[in-house]
Amino acid sequence: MAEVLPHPERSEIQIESVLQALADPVRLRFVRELAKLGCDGAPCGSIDLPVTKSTRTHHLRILRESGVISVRPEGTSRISTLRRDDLDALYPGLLDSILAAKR
Amino acid sequence: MAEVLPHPERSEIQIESVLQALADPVRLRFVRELAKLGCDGAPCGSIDLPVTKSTRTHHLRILRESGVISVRPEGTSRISTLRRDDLDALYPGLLDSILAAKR
DNA sequence: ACCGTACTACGATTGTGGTCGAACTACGAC
DNA sequence: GTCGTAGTTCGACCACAATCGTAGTACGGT
Repeated sequence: MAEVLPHPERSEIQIESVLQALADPVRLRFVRELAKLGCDGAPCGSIDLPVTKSTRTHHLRILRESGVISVRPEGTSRISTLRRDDLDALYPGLLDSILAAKR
Repeated sequence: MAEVLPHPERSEIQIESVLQALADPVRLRFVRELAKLGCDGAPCGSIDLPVTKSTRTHHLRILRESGVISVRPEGTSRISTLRRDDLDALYPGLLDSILAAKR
């Protein structure tokens, strides 16, 4: 499926990109679902989004390249996990406050 | 200059709109400058942005309508203030973490 | 080997957001 | 009153982002 999926290092993560990534309703929804599922992550396809597969791939890429999630291949599927530790270290309280917001 | 400038009530502020508002580099910069100036606010024109007046008006509107800042007329000028209390109440830690981010 | 599943890549379309310039309004000073 | 300053509004333009469909790749099973 793929060679290597590039992820930014913690030090390369930029607040602007993170905000940009979280500002889209589809991506925000995905992140919320991810957070609800706990820390072990979930296959991309298991979270249903109101978009087609190719659009989902697009959004996952934005989230991955901004440093919000990390994606690892697992068989024919891919597991997405929230980069909680990195985000909490860089922007303590950011993720929590966003996830805690009722809507 | 203007009748009333509509601001959302605290209960009407939505996290999506806030993130959307903060996701733009020009607006983020404006918010940072505002925060640096303290809580008494500043006239819109006193914060220089690399855009024209009309673009600035546009950005201020986004920030105001999303609930990030409040704007009150003062003579021929307008004073913008960060809605810190509202944002802190709704999303504790959000603003702090964003403002604390080095870049 | 073949097939199905899971996802990616590419190209095209469409919509939206940021930008500007020009014209307009409101206020204060003179 | 006139003038200048500070912002707004409108229309247009341009760039980018979201969306989709189609075609392609990778992996696991049979």
